[in-house]
Amino acid sequence: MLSKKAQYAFRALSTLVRSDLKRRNEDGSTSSANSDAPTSIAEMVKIHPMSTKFLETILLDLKRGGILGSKKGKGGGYYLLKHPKDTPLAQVIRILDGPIAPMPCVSLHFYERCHDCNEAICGLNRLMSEVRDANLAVLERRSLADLGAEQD
Amino acid sequence: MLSKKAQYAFRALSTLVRSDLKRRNEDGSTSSANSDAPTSIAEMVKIHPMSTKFLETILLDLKRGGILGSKKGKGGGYYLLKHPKDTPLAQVIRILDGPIAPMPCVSLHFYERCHDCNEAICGLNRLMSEVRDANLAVLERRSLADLGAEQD
DNA sequence: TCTTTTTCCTACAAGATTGGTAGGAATTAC
DNA sequence: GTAATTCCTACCAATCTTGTAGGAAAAAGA
Repeated sequence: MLSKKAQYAFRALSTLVRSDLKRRNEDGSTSSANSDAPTSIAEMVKIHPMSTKFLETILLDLKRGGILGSKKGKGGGYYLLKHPKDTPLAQVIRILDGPIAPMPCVSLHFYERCHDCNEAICGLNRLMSEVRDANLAVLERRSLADLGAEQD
Repeated sequence: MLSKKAQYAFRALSTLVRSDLKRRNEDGSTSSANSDAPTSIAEMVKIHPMSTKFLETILLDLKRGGILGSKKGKGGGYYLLKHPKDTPLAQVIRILDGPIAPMPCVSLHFYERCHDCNEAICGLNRLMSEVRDANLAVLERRSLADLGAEQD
């Protein structure tokens, strides 16, 4: 299961995506980031109610993770660094929850050897690799753009 | 990620599967359970080293979950209640770890409404349903039989 | 320059979960 | 009766989760 952190992150990101797409429509600009009209935490919380302070730490994580940019001070806030379609859901989950794979020994980004098992012939390893691939087929293909369309 | 419980469960189950398939080969019987030759916890731990007491609680869970039968006393142990191919991996995971779905609001067996979201139009709900389905496509199709073939 | 509004940073903390351990009761085979 | 097994409940330490607290730093505008 996704942590609350990841779930809140997606809600907040959906707000940023809508803001981003709206601006792109108005500007006709296709690639630059939305740094001129950042969205503040307060605005995000107004749309998707949650703890302001908790969201703050989540957005910091997303910033350190390379998904968001920010602008300090009055009129400041957060904005997407890339076009929504260029940030896969997998990236968000890895930043906030870590591995997507069901076991460390089949993880691409957080690999750890499992100590008493020969991976080459381990049935579990092979099966869990299948699960991982099935997950990634969705999570790497789907992006923030798929989040933004219609929602509460 | 799968819990240690689920990982240990799969290891122990792989031992039971091999024992089960071996007996079926010898007997030629195709459906009845392996209740005449149960495998003890001690034997399982000998093959896949782990805490005996911890495995005990895991096997109890699997028994309560309807996957295993047991026989008490000297010569006792555990055995599969059904043919390995008739126990999907999903069932094991649900017993030990709970929901397979990434969010409660898209879970088939552990559904919980998410309170401030209209599921019909929620983008996250739709995406996470896709993830769930991708997972289940593997975990409901793959069974204990796929675990037994070759392994350490 | 002062005030307000924002992000940024670190530390803390209560509660839940995880990964076990302890100790014995019940049952069965011999 | 004895040894070997499952069954049951309670407990426990460590970690993770889900936040909260309190301010520092930066930027905008008057």
